[in-house]
Amino acid sequence: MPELPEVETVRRQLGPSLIGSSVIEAGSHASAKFTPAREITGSRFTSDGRRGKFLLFGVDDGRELVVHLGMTGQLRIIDDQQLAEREDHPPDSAPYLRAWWALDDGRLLEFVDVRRFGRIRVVPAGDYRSIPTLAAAGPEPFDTDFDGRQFWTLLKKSKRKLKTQLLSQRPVAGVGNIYADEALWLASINPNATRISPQRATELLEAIRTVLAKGLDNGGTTLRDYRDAEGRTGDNQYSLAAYGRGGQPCLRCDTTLRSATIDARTTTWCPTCQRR
DNA sequence: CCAGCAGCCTGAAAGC
DNA sequence: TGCTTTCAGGCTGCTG
Repeated sequence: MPELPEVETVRRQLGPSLIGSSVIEAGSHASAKFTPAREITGSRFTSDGRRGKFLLFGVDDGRELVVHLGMTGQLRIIDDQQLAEREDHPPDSAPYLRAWWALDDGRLLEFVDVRRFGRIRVVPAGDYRSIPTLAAAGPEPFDTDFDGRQFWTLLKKSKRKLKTQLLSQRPVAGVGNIYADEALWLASINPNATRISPQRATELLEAIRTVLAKGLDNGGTTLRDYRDAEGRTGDNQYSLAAYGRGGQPCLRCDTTLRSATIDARTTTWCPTCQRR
């Protein structure tokens, strides 16, 4: 599922080439999750950004297109050549296409999402009151002003399990199930723990930065559906130490990794080096 | 305000 | 073989 490294990869590929282009026509699936896509017809893209797992595209009338990829969402640009190969088909013919924007330079921006967990909104720029998780999102993990002490302060506000807290996006933005398990493993912290020292919080933040940076370097994690803006898979799935490795040996101590459901998500950790 | 949880979705994999 | 059940999970919105 797309988390910060996957979403950031898409932004880097898509953002720069989108800026300056105008939407001349748009369409969407009938679900209210996607119909807002049509609201930027006639607008020109002026900026690209990301907050946590949300993509943010500014347009020239002071509004912002907010896209969340959900679990299986793919955002991609179809160029003139690729469109020509589709000439026998209407613009909305791609399988699982949920939204599309025809650009004034002939390209087509497409949002494809098999499971429809993704979401598209148009809001006044910076006004995220209608998107609760975005409005309440914690600091960006790579923000240079964000340190372990601040992370610890945010974690201290809740008595919930650390795994649950990471998934909530509140202490830090952009971490999902895969990178949460990876970071907790790397920092040797038990996902069920509810309290953490300032020192350990600093180590956890460092581990989060490490696993996210590695995911970015590897072009994201493709378990099944993730593709970047050019349709390619990532390579980070071959570098995972914890996620999806339940029943297999810990890469640090050889203990069999344990899996359990925490907060309705499969969580994998080493019962030896991530002892409570 | 926060915690807990159902619901949203569909293809793949597992179970029978 | 073929049908049925289970599983994957980020976020929203409701309830307590």
